[in-house]
Amino acid sequence: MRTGEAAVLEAHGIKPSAQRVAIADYVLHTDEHPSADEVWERVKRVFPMVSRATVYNTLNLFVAKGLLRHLVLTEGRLVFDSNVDKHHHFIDEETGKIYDLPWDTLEVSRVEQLKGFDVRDYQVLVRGKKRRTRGAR
Amino acid sequence: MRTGEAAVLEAHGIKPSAQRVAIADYVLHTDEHPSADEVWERVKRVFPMVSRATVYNTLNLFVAKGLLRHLVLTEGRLVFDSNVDKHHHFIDEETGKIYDLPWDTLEVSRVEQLKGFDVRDYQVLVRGKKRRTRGAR
DNA sequence: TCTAAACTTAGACTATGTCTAATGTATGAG
DNA sequence: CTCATACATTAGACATAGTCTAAGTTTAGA
Ligand SMILES: [Mn+2]
Ligand SMILES: [Mn+2]
Ligand SMILES: [Zn+2]
Ligand SMILES: [Zn+2]
Repeated sequence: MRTGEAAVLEAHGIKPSAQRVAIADYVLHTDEHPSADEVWERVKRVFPMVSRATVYNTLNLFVAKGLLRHLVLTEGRLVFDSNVDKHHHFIDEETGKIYDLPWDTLEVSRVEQLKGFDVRDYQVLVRGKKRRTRGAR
Repeated sequence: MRTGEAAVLEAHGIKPSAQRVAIADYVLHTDEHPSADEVWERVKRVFPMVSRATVYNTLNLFVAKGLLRHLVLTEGRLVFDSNVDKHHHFIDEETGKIYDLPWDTLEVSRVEQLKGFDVRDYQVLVRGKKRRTRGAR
């Protein structure tokens, strides 16, 4: 377990129970965009007694407190994103994997001038196939 | 019922049963981005005996034949879009309603130059609140 | 130590979508 | 026209994701 995880939770007004720290320890540090049940599977490895309800409750609590965002991008899965800054997403249509695209790699023009809509937020959703990166990963 | 719906289905290699024509008659002409169960509710008004399985089968068939697209935009609902041309989407966060944004109202720069990704398709997903349009609708 | 609030748990419940087995319908060969 | 066959439809079972509930456990303060 990473040290300091409890402090992060407290700083966001969350009581750091053992279960919550174990969940945070995984979900706040991954870029895998996991679903709730994937988080549950992962957390059970180090905390076998944790219940499904606690994982769902905790993830929803983290979203409410601004530690996570949830995204609806692929069929039948609500996924959680530890990157709470503005960014875009790329979905590999073969693997289903979701990749972050930093905000300034793309630029969207005229979005603030949409007539009849008050824009609160936007992102570009790109689909395709990720190229195999030589060597690494 | 609109005339000519059966011909549209046949042109796409689909046998125009009465159920399929009734489904097409609604879903190919709405801009409401309905879910499958919403299509079922609607079609039952004019075809009370239609089964849920037939509606799901038919919608999936229409997608396979290119008459519809399905979109994953909001939690727990796969919605169907009769607009199969490239376009963006606006989601009203209060009502959940989905609005089409024509392709050329927005412009995305640098999307083809993403390093390491083969882009097949993309869209901008905008969230916010739709302003009340004076008068109409 | 005692109490109350907060948290966790197992499992029931709901909603969306798929699958299956039986029944119904269209079609064309004879 | 008859009937065999393929295709379509149906009701309901099944699968999965997510929420809710009621009971038990932990925590922290008086
Ligand atoms: Mn951390
Ligand atoms: Mn038509
Ligand atoms: Zn992300
Ligand atoms: Zn659309």
